[in-house]
Amino acid sequence: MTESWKRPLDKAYDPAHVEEHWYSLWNDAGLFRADAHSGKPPYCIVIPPPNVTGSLHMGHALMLTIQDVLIRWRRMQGYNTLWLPGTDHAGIATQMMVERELKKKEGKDRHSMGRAEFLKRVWEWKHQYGNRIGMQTRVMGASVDWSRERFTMDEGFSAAVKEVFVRLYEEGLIYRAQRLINWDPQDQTALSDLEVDHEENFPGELFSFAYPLSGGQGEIVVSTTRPETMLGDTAIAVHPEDERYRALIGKTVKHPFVDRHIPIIGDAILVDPAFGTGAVKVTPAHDFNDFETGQRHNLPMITVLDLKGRMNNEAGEFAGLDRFEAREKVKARLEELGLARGVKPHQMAIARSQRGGTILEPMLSTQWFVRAKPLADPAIAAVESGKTVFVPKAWEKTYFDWMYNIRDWCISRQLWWGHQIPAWLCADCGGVTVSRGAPQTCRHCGSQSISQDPDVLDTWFSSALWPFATMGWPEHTPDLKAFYPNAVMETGFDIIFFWVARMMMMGIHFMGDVPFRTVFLHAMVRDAQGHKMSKTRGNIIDPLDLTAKHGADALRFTLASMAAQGRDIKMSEQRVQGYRHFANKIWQASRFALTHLEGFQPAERAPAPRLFANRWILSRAAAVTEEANRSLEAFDLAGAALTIYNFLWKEVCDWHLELIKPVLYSGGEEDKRDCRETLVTVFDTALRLLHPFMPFVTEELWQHFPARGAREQSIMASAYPAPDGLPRDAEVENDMALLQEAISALRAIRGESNIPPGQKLSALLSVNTRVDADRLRVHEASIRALAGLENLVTGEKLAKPSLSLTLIGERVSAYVPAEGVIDVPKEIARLEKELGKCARDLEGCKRKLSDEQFVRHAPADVVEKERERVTELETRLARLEVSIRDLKA
RNA sequence: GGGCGGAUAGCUCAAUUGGCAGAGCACCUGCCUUACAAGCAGGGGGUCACAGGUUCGAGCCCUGUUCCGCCCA
Repeated sequence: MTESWKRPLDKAYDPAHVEEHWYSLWNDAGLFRADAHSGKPPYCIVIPPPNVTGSLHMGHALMLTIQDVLIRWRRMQGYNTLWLPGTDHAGIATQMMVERELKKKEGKDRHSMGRAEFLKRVWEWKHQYGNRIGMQTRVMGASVDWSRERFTMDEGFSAAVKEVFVRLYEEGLIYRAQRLINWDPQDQTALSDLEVDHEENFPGELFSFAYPLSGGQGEIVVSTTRPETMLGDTAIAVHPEDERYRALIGKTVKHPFVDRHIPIIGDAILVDPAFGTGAVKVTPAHDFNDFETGQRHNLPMITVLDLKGRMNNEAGEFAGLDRFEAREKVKARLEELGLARGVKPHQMAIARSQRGGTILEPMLSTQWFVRAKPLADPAIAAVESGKTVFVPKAWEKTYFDWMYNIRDWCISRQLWWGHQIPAWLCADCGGVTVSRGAPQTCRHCGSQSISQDPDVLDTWFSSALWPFATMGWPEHTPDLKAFYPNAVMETGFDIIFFWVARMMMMGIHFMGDVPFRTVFLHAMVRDAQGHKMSKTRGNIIDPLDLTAKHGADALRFTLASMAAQGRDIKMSEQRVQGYRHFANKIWQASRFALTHLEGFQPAERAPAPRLFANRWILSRAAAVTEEANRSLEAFDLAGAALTIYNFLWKEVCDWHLELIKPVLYSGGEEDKRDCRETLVTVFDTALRLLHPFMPFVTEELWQHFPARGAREQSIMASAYPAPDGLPRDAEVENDMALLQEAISALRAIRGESNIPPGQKLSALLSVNTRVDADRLRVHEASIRALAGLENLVTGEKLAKPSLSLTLIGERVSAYVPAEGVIDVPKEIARLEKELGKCARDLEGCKRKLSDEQFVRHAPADVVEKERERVTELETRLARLEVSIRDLKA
């Protein structure tokens, strides 16, 4: 017998008090634990690992909410769920953060302390602060399996990374080569193409200058946005068809600063004859297009920058200058030499580091690359064949476009923090030895003068292994067997290339099967104005502030409700507050129900309800259960959330509880029992439906409702409501619609005329058919109670009492005799407005029906509906006319 | 330059298969009604971005245009 988790219920809903209570109880009870040996069907999501340096931002909160909703729902449905948490070592970010700290606190830099000592300090930092985001994950209520938490630099994970590297190398899919790569002169590391932001409209200038032809008269004028690179020019290119220059192809020009004659070449790919002067300087070592031109024409490549972005010795008199200083200096010297040929403002394209914003340099450098195409092909096929599907489907195109045009992936980084590349370079022969262990000799020449490549791997290289390396690969572990492929990969669409695509490639290559069945991509969270949240903009909404203020339940519900939107989620505190009110509403409704359930022992099996209101709400509960499950199956979290919200607030609170109040206060014992059984079923169902979205408040309340027989210790271990257990009743729902129309009509009359709710009224309700009249008669007591009436007459086609407030509805006409109180002109105006609308609608309907094309082509039920509508509108119109005439008389 | 989204009430967004344009928030009115004022009841508010086309019928399908956002080169 497990102890009860029930505790006294406060009168007021206090999210902080509710939420601090449950997380450790759940976790300690093992409710988050997956079981690798369970017979239940598996359902696994691995968390996209946040940076270990990070703290929870709105994107994480969204991700945790979506995944927790899916996981809790599936867990309650009886799946063996694994939600695996962890963090990512975030090479550059972490290294920079620790470096900054060391500098600030101890005045040291990493080079003075050495690699081993520095890494020790990074680990210390990780142990001290790396858990912050984990704690924040708990605040959100995320039901992750902490016993399986992983870190990309863990021993086991690192072994997997090394294994992958070695195997890919042995298979010829990893190679080391000199290529033009994106170089960050600030952080002094290579970056992959994906880590580069291209900026198009950077204000710059187009500077023109002349190269004098070698040994003769004449010159050729070129234009450039980057004059300093002219020191590395090894050709001038013109369009081969360009009449202006055709004769010059094959001749050379003399470089004004370095002792070099460079050829004029014809190249139709590089040169746009309409741009600038139609002649282009070619710098193969410092520009991607020029690099390819260099390949085509076998040009020498001259690097003129060092790794810090300063001019090197190749730059002659400019050596030692920073690249931007050199730009001005080169221009000035060209002026002096009389070679400058004008300058005009120009919007130039630049490349920046996504992380630091540094302007990057294309740089010739020896790096490690993954040969991507052989890995991409099966990853493309897997999505084409539907083995993995994207939700929303439209993202598949983005995935394909990138995959079809994939380029080799630069994976080496000149950092210390990360997985050091398992390759040893030979000082004697220059050969490379790749090995799982630490080799003693060079594989090529046997020399002992070998040392490990100091570079580390791109963090994304290790993240790409996340779906299987977290589960113990390359060992054949039970977890791997049970949970690979994962069910769902849920993440932001911004990392389709960085991460999703690479997991697909690695997963298929090393596991022989896709890493996940579904890729569910969510939108980006922005501020209420739609701006990206950023520190510089100062518009960051901290999810922890919101949870402190309104509760994690409210924040989760907000995020889930907005999760279905397109590409942006505009976050505003107001919305969160609204859902906090929703939590309070459930709280108050539960308190109400519980006061009427004190000491009540429900039957072990719910008996069929007898009373109308109870039959109705259970029919609605059935509908909502079906709808919520269907929405969740389709990953429509917002749809499910809205359905449950409306059920609880608009149906349970606004109608059901109000309808049964008279019974609970003064009904007979049998009827009371009927209501109590229903309350137990309705609240049990609704709370369980809501639990994945609002885990805390639902748990707190659920503990208080009496159970039918034995019950699980926690709502999160109970079964998610399934539609098959509950009956629908169309007739009851139809009756209810009539009842609601009648009551709403009377309330509208009261509201329009500002009659206080306390004032009892007499009313007359008229319906158009005998059947409706019979239906209404049954519910007279309810109508009196909910509309605040002392006298009520119902019937078929009743005559309008004179001088009464009137509302002519679709099925019900309501009259409140109000002699003396009635503002006749105002009432006439209101009715005439209604009449106008009614007449317009009627005209429209009639026009449609008189169009024989419509009658012939439209489906029969649509035509029939239109006919019914005409009848109904005609009745309403006639009644409105009578009412107006009566008032005017 | 290529591609992908989006544009519906003041704001944020819905609208199943093409068939009576909705919700929340905000606003206005009346109520402290014994679960809830974090609430209840009622109300006003629309050129579905623009122009064509298809169709009996278009917010939805097609073509074009404008604006906003994003991705890739």
